[in-house]
Amino acid sequence: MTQRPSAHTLSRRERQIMDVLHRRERATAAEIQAELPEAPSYSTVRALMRILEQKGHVRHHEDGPRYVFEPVVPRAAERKSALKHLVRTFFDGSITDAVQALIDTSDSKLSKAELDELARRIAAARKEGR
Amino acid sequence: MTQRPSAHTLSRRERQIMDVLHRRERATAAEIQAELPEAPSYSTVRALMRILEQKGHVRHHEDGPRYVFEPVVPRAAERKSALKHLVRTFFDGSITDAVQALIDTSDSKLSKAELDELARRIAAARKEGR
DNA sequence: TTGCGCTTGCTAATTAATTAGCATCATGCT
DNA sequence: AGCATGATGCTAATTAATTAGCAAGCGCAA
Repeated sequence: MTQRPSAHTLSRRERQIMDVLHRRERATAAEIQAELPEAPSYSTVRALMRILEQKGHVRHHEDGPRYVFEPVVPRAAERKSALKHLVRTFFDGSITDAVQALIDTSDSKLSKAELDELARRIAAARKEGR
Repeated sequence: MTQRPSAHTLSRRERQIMDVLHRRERATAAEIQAELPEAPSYSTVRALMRILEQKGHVRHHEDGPRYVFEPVVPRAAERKSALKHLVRTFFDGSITDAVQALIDTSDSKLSKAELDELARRIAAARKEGR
């Protein structure tokens, strides 16, 4: 297993599938098919799942007659590296800039309550941090 | 050109190249090659650039003897949709959760000054928002 | 029990992506 | 002027990815 399960080595379809899996945490082949853009045949999806499993990106357990797939790398870990990559790619590594963008890029502007919540969390971070 | 330049239709190498371009804003083929993982030959990179250009993801201008490439979609726009996709995929659409993760996932913990700055920006958003 | 519906595994073929070689052209130095 | 350097465009070949068909097994309903 010299395979590092990095997002950057995934092919187009594989990445689309991993996106679905990360979004839903777990899914059957049929559910994945339903969410894929330009969805291929069910048979194709299953073939891809087998490949992803063989590459170590995905595992499954059986739920009655069918397979339920899930990412090997847990959501929290994957999300962390996704954020890191995004900050590096689009914000020159500046976390504050990324937060700023999150705040005012939102289609649905953040509500006052949400902003309050954020302020609270930042205060908490400030307190514990240093 | 019924081609929508979405990140989700890019192949593996194409995506890697677009990442470099978004990070650097603009780059020559040689510079891109230098930053690609498992870098292929220079000739290969140029072939890919031609494809990306033909697909409408990239354009170039000449700088003396060489081409300087840049993304067609400007950084600010691309970053916006990248954030949106990430929030949807990993945070169930919750912007505040994403911000939270940014704050405490940072390898280099945010400094007090940075937290202050964030608090200030949030206050500003709160004021203008509503 | 027997058959229907839905599943899986395997396999093979097509299509897309990736790769590098080669000829050519411009630039700038000697 | 002539030549070396380093760029481009084009082309062709290999490798990877994507696709779907088909045989077979399991469980549930009639």
